[in-house]
Amino acid sequence: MIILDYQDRRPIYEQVVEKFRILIANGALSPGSQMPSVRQLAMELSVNPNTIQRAYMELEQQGYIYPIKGRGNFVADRKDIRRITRIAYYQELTKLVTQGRELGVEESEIVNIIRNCYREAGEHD
Amino acid sequence: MIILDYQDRRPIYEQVVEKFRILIANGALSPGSQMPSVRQLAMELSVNPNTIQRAYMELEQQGYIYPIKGRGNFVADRKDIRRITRIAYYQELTKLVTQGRELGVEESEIVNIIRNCYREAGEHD
Amino acid sequence: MIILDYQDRRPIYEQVVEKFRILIANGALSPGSQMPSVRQLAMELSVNPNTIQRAYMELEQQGYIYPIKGRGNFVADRKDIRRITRIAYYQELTKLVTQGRELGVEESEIVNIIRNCYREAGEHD
Amino acid sequence: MIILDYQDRRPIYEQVVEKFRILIANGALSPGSQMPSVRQLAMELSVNPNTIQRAYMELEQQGYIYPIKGRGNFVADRKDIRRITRIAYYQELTKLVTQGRELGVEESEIVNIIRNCYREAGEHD
DNA sequence: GTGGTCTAGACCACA
DNA sequence: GTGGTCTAGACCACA
Repeated sequence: MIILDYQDRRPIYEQVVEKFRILIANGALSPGSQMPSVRQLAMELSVNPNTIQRAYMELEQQGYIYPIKGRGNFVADRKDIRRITRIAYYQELTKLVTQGRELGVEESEIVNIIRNCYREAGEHD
Repeated sequence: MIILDYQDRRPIYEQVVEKFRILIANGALSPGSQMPSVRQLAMELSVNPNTIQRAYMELEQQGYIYPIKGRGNFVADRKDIRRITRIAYYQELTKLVTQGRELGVEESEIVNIIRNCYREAGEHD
Repeated sequence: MIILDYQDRRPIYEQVVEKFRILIANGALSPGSQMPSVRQLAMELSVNPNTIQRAYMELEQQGYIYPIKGRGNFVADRKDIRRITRIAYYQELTKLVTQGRELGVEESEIVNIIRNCYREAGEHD
Repeated sequence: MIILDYQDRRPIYEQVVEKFRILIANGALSPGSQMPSVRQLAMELSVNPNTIQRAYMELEQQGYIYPIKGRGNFVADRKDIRRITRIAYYQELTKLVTQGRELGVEESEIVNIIRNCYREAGEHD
């Protein structure tokens, strides 16, 4: 379900968070469905259960999942997911674009980069 | 000249690097001019000289400054700065846009965000 | 595993880097295997952990090792190692040969020196 | 006569030594001729006289120049120059080639690199 | 004066 | 357990 990249310099729990954010945001994990249990996922990834615990905590705080006592963790509702995803993404992008302005990068250059990303990705599909 | 944000969870040296990257990239520190000395800046920021040393090491590796033995550190040439700044920015933006795609954000939405950033900033000018 | 030469005028961390570059490049440390921990190596060499930390930072930047947060440092992949080793060696050699030209050393002399090195080494094997 | 490269990370005195080694070794400064005075050269290069003093000390130790009390420094005899140049160069090259062997670089590869250096340089002449 | 290296030792994040 | 950051302060090379 998830593959870790040990060359990645980020902490493992952060990678786990990011992978699930994507799986949840693009619908690969449907709203309301159950998340893999902490122990099971830890075993699959050969990782310390604390690490998965930490990742789930983060996902819960960000609103992607919610726990039910004694039953496990579940994917949040579609609307909530969409909302938080957009807000978080909007903030990050705004920050980076503002930074670009400070560095003297022109609007047209940035737009070009984006169009390229989408065009290239489209070709792979 | 520089203000540290102690709320910021990033290490101090990284904050210093980022501040100087902006000051250098947008021309506030002109090419060829001398950087504040390690010791002096350390005192101004009430920080250990080693921490500034580390920041300068990073800036040197990234190509923003170069040291002259026994004299101090100096801001790199205009062309070099422009080149490395663009490359770094391009990479960061590409990464974020790719992430956006994975999260299901549409191209047009992203372009809109950018246009907004520039429009708002333009109004402040 | 590693012996420091205190007569050597180079800084300790640089010696450590060089020793490991050789151990890694010639396969004495196999790709993917774990590096000695910072603290342990520091103790073995009777050196401050910061010094080893610095050496590992350098090795990481050069691509010989990569860190996994909370686990330790690991030797890079075989292909990466081969690539960076060749590039670094090529650059050093080119510099020295160019210097030889400037000093008036003839091409044939240099080639002779090399053949000698390999012949002598071959006899030892 | 000499141009310093402030981007060069080596200390200035070392650059001065290297430049003169080349000028002397390839005959641009003829044996027995007088070296520029410490003060004059320091002024020309906008450099501290101590720095030039240090460079001349080094050149003297290596045998490229010799001082005459009250008159200045002079370029050594042709034979001496040739001898010391070859010995020093031979040692450096041998070390690097040996290192190459340790890293698994083949004899033919090294010879190729050398031939390339000379061919390219020949084209510039 | 300048930066570069190093020690001794603390404290934090991550697994 | 692992590495990463930081302080306080010494000592060295270079200009």
